[in-house]
Amino acid sequence: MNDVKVYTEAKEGKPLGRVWRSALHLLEAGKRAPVVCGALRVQHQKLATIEDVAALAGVSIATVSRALNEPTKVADETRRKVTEAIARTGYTTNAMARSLRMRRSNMILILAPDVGDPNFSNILVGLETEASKRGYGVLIGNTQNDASRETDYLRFISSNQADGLILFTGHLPYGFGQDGTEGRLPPMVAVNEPVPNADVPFVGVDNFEGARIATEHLISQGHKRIAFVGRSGSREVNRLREEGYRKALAGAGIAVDPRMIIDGDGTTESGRAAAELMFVRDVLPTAFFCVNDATALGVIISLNARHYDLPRQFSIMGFDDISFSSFVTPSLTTMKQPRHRIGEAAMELLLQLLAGEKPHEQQVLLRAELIVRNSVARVG
Amino acid sequence: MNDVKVYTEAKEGKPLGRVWRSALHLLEAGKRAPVVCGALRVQHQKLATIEDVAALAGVSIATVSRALNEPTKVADETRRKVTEAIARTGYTTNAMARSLRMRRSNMILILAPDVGDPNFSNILVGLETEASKRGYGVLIGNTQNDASRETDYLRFISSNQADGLILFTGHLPYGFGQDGTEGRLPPMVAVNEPVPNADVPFVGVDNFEGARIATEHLISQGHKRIAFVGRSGSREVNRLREEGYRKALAGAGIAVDPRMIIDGDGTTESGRAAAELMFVRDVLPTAFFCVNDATALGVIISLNARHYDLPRQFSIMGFDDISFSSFVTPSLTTMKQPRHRIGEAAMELLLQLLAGEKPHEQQVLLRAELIVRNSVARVG
DNA sequence: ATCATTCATGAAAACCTTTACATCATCACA
DNA sequence: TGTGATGATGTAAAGGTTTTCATGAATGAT
Repeated sequence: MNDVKVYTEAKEGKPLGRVWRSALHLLEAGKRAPVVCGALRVQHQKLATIEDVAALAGVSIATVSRALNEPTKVADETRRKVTEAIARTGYTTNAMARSLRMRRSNMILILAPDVGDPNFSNILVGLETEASKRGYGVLIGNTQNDASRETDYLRFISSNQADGLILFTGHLPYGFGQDGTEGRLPPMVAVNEPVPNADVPFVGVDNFEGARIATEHLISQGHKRIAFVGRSGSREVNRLREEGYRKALAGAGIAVDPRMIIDGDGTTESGRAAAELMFVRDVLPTAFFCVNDATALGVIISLNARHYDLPRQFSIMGFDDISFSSFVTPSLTTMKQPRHRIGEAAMELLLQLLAGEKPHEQQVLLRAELIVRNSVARVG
Repeated sequence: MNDVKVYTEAKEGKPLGRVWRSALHLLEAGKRAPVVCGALRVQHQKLATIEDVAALAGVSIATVSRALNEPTKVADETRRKVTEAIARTGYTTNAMARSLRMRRSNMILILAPDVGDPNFSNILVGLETEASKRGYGVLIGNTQNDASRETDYLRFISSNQADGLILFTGHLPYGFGQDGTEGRLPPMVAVNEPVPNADVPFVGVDNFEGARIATEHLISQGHKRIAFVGRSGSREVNRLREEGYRKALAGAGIAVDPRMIIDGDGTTESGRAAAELMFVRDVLPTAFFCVNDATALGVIISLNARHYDLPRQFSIMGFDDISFSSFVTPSLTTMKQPRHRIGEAAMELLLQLLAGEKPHEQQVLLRAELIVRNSVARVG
């Protein structure tokens, strides 16, 4: 139970602080040392600046800057002196000053409705990896679909703290663009959920194609009565997956039975409710194609609770391949989203935009991969 | 398939750009307008600056700054004019300039070995919420336990891009402090994994107490032969939970059987392996207390595969309460980590440090809560 | 009426870079 | 030798804030 140590104390006796250096400079030049000099205001440990390095290396600050940013433009010998001075002072360039001057922060703001969502967090890894590789940092903003929080986060953009934006929200941040001609959009890329009615590049999985493949897999196992769980009027992702499902049925010459299409918002609870509803109505499929794994899990829970033998009596197919899909009993056959690559691709696209390049695609659709586990059985 | 729109084009005809304003100023003062004036260099849409606001309101920039930051210090009428000018220009203060001047960025860097870890991402929500509430932004860094990446991220600190640090790594970033007296530690707080041999405030769950409660719950259900799955020499968390387990046994007068303590690194795979090992050795417990839910899941998978009837034949207890714990069959009885509160508390502590306050506790231990589900049954 | 205070404001410095432009030396070529 | 070109470096101007100090007006006390 010892006390907390406060680390922000002043640090004294630093050999090459700015005050010291510049006083020296003035004295050498024969001027009177400024009052500032004796100051006790050395809080927060003064860090070495480019001036300190320049003085130590005996060159101008411009040369130091060049040695750092365009090494070819300075003579070998000079460069050597500069690098040595940098090492001795422990200099790091002040990112704030740099950003101020260059009008770019090398930061990307990521806006997501729920940072805790496992589907999101894995994409985040890809985003972060790619950004960091290119010298960018990522700032994260958790909006919880709250309009005021969305607007609030825009301060990062408008105050130059972030150069670009990655959107998981499926719509422009509230208070942006949509409400008039004024607000110019910053470089941004939408991930997972495309942004309707706005010209925002999109990176995500090919939901239509993935759902088609999934459904075809069920068909290939002999299923003809296949339910789709998770229809939603509002969510684009759900709509696309339903389309893929319909396409596959049509391709196999199976008529769509409207009673086999159940509403759902993609939560586990909605999956459970959907299954229960089917039992109540007593129109039963042989297989459930669920809009996502969370939904599929709900269906499995419901069927397990009714003591069905899975997958013998019912097959279940998911979409996403989230972490626990392999641990459920029966382990879930599903479509795997290449989350890491989605993150990388999105960041890559955004950085291209930032660099002023004009990327070829307005959309990057990545293929979902069929993962066969134990929740789908052959029938008939 | 239309082309990507590039948003960074110059914006022309902006009424109150800086160039315009300052040229006017110079002309009024009777000086010659500088060459800069006619420039076409209006890239990236010039944003309104504090000078624009000042000019429009007819006051000095100092007053505008004060009106914004210390409103009580400016006269009501002046404040009104300033706020109106701000509204008309759409001014936002440039965070870079502000940070440069104030030597603080209002950013917190979060260093985590795996951003995708669900246990982490939920804490992140708490961290982010609290930070955002206090006007801070969070930057995330995914280290993957890679020393070079850890070092790399320190540039955010040393270049003033972040004011403080939240550590999930369980050790100081490589290249920091440990290798000598030089590197002064920035304000930081460790979460989840305490930092050994360093005076870093810690926020996390009370693992010892939680494990004790968990084990006592098993004992209260009549279990006497209780295995501990997940002993680890290197991980502090595992060690503490094992201690809690031992304490509970001791409290109940049950001798610790060393064959009941199985190594494990906390992964699902390690849980499965541990259970298999016990069957091979044929020293079987009536209950498994697992170091975390992932491990417990492995145990459950193993037992399910052997077609045991759970929890009738074996009870399983986890720790953490991660998302799928309620979905496994049998659903997992476990200790719930107050993840959101951990995040909030950690951020709160860090911001206290940053404000120069001296918090009372060096450690904040939050209580884990027993969540009773279906994986533990009464025995005997 | 005079003086001391308080209050509101402005001028200018400081924060630390990057970079356009100027300078100066060197070298090649006519 | 003169002329250009080339290359390395320095000077100084932004970039947009916050904040110290100075100024001047208004207020209150004597």
